[in-house]
Amino acid sequence: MPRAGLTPAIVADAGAALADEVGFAQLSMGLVAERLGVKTPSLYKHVTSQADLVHRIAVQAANELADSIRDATQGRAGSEAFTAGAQAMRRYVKDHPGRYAAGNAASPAGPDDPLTAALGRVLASWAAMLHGYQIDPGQEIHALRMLRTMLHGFATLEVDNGFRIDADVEDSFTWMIDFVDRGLRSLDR
Amino acid sequence: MPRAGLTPAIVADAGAALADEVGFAQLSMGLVAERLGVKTPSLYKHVTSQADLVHRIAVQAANELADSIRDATQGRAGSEAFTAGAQAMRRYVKDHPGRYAAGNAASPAGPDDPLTAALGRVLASWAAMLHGYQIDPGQEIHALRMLRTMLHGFATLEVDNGFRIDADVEDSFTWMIDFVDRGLRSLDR
DNA sequence: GCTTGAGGCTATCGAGATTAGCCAATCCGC
DNA sequence: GCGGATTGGCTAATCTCGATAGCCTCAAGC
Repeated sequence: MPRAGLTPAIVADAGAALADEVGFAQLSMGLVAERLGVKTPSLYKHVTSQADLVHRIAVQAANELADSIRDATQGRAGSEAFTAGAQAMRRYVKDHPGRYAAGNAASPAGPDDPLTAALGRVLASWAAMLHGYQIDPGQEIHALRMLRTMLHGFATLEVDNGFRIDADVEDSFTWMIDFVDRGLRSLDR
Repeated sequence: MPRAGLTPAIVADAGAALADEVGFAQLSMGLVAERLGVKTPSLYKHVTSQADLVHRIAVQAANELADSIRDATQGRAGSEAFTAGAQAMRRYVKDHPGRYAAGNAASPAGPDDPLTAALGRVLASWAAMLHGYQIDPGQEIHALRMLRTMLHGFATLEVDNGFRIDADVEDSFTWMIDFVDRGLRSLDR
């Protein structure tokens, strides 16, 4: 029996791809094994458990998301950076719903956990979206949480098919981003 | 062996209580059975499947949530109704995280599904929170979706322990509600 | 008190995660 | 190249949990 040449990273990649394809809830060790042309128990030579696999997918997702937002806001500032970053986040979640769900299912285990660093990068990319608004330092944390709340809330609702009315969801998103942008701009004085 | 005198409603109640206690993800048929002093297979005389149980919990949760918001906004209007409704929703989710999670896990099966009606009540109670703002009809759906996005996003993040920085989450919530209130008030013209 | 159906139970199945233990493939120093 | 050590596959088996089958009794109505 020839070896498949797996590594933890390869297993995580396959898991991430499958999560996007079949949905995070349907992800199973058996499915990942099948995708890799291997029997289920073999995966445990590279990954300690399903939770470990999910955790690795989460790290990957957080880094990819942070990269997406960084690329989108590159060279932009203020409202432009804000809208571009928001659209990038939404696009990422729509393109990779399973990965994003994995990211929400995992929690960082401590300061040395790579997930901690990856989530920190995402948080920093959101903070960067707010830089142009000259927000009073005392309100910065609130604005950041609001931003996170909206982006996360919209993403999860859209992915779960939560918007049932047939009005264009795209319009609603841009309307919401515009609403927040105006509010943030009228914050300084 | 004396009969336990179960009904679908009693099973759903036990499931809802357990979901809040141990977390929705930990909810199992065995746990519900144990709580009711019965063996697992007996539950299937009252509930067709675990999905059915979750669905019933979801209906209950949606109705309770709609009631909470209705009670909180009773006799109030405009900003006051808005903030009271938002606080009521947050309170409900904090008090009943498992039920709320069940509500998000289930989807209505059709127009006759009681869940459809219950979710409609929730939607209506959110819409009522916006009544005082004289929103342009063309923007109403967007404002409603934004409201839902924020309330849902905040609730899920808070329940999942998503806010790690130690600033007061309560403050962030009222700040966000205030932010939206001001934005909505400056919408009309 | 008899019948009958609902509601409880035991036994069992099947899926899916995980572990144990075997054995071949690769790698490393010689 | 060669031989051992290690790595990475495999089969077999365990455990948990949802779900089904089929039995058997309780209790309501005649």
